[in-house]
Amino acid sequence: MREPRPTIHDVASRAGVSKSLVSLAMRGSPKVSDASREAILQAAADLGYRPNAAARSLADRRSRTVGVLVLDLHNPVFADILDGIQSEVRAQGYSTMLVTGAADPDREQAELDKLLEFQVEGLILVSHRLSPAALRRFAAEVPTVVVTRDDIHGPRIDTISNDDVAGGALAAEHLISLGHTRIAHLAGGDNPVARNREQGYREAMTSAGLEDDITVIPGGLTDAAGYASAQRALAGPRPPSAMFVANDIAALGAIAAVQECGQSVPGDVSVVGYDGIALGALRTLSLTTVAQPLERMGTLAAQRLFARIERPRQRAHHVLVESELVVRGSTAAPAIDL
Amino acid sequence: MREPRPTIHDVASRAGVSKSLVSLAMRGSPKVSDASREAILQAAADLGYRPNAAARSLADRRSRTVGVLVLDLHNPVFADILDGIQSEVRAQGYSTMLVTGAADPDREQAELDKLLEFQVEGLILVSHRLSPAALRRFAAEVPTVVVTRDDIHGPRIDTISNDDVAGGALAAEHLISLGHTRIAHLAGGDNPVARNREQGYREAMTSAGLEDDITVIPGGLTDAAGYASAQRALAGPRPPSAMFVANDIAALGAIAAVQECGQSVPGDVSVVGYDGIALGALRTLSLTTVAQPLERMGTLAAQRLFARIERPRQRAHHVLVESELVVRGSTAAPAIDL
DNA sequence: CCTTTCCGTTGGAACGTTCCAATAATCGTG
DNA sequence: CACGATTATTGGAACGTTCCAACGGAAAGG
Repeated sequence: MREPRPTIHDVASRAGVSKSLVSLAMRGSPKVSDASREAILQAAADLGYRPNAAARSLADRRSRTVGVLVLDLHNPVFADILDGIQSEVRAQGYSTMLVTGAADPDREQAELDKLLEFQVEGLILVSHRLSPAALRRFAAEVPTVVVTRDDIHGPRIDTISNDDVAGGALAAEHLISLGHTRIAHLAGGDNPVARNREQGYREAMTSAGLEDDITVIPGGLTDAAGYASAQRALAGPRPPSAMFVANDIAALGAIAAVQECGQSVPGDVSVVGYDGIALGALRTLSLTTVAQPLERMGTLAAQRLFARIERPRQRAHHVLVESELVVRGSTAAPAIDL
Repeated sequence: MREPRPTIHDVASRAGVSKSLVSLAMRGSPKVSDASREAILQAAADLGYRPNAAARSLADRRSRTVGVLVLDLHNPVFADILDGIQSEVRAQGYSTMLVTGAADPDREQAELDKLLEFQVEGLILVSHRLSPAALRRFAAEVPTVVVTRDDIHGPRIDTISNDDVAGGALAAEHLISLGHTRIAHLAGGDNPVARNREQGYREAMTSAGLEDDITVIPGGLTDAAGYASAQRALAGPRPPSAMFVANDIAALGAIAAVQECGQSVPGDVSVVGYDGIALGALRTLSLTTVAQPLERMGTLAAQRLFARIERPRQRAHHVLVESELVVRGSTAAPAIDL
């Protein structure tokens, strides 16, 4: 523990060969004779030798590591996306360095700076909060893929996202087709994803001739925020019979608020979320939602990143994945109005 | 991007000083004159210089990095614990390398091997699935702290955990004190944490003279597992009026199963979980639970790790934190039996 | 005015790898 | 049986840092 770790030299002298041959053998080169290989592997095992990744990445001038920033590990959405990223990264023989931003742009920058000091070969940003300028600075230094956002463009910034405008419209149209007219949107705060979902809602309402019924309650993307804005919506003069909430976690909060008011979901109020988190499928919650292919988005992000690591100067790709409405038990036709 | 990164030499020649002085200046040494410092910082900024962490950790023979393994990012428990770890690690000026094990011991080992190659100075294992031998091997190489488990002891393995036996008893006693007798335990599968919680349940039942009512349904720690075992429990000849479920996520699944049976929580069946995840506080779910101080456990783990990095040979500490019963809306007195 | 002290600064060695050009050993082949 | 061709092996340089012993020059002390 305190004793210095065995190095390649220790292995070499124990096996009676040169350090170069050990290096070759450890990486499975075919140029090593069977006898030498066996002696080296044995010596390495005896000593408990581990190659030093720092030395390797220095000599090699590549780290075989990609950096991943996620906004918030508390939202299960990100765990799903991460699954996709990790499996693809592992398949490529790379490692992942994972950091979290906690919605604070300054700390996000600091964490990304750290990643770059570790010489990551690429960056995957899952819902960052960076300024366009900051994002472009990072992208200029290292191949970068952004997941879930596609508002900031740059010459070499790939994006993987779903069409939040279309998805928002999907949610609203579902409620409209059930016969609802007093449909409120509990918005997701000051970020492009939430703004797009709101826009989709507005467009669908307008197309259906319901522009006068458009009601947007400000809110956020956490359960507490959903709870609070639902309370506000229900307290208004003309409470909605349906709500489209900016994301699933906030929708769970909204459902809690509805039930606490003594009303039922979907009997009195229908609720639609957005994201498609696994929890929403639980019978208790049974949340109707616009589901994104989260894990696939992670996989695609990693694939694009490796493509760009391969050919850094290729033009930016913007992949749009398809989201789909998943109808469960939190939506129904409105009760008959008196 | 393709161009090689500027190094300390580039900064040195641009600022007209030696590389040694740049090294000093970048680390804020007081031995550097103001004039030199300013020139160096300016040159570094102009070039977009970033110190190379691999080179630094090689020269320094320390990485200022700790490795963290978590079992499963989908369970919000781990996000809470991680918050505690991260803030403490950051406060110490260290970085975190985070990997996930996915409940597969082989992959867990492989991920830990990777961490050691990166020369992490310590390891925090949040709910690992390693064999005692494997764990001891890692702990022999690098200071190691285990969170949530304290079953495997070793000369230098610190643990941070709650008393799962006491907590399990707490849950059962709560149900007993409400007047329940037909209390089933939905177990959490083949791991020491779940086994301890079950034991606590058994002890409490026995102390209350209810040993003949002890009913343990095998299960697991996911929502799907909780759902399935609740179904089995309810289908039995003598369905329980209350359930103590091995953890919160599984308890949510169990509640779903109860409601799907046409029964209500807590009207027909009371449910208690374990962990204290934030989601359980939502009014919809309003889950009575045995809450662990998750974030604090993370902080404590990091603190112990740094203490051991400081003095590696100190004897093992086993910190037990206090868990407390949080009574919410998922438990009530049983309906009057006919 | 010559020493001593101190301060800012410097070049070289070291860290543990990989790569490369060079060597030594083995091999057919003419 | 010498010869170029292969195969296995080697030592040294390089990667970008930090550390250390040593340096020159200025200030202070006698």
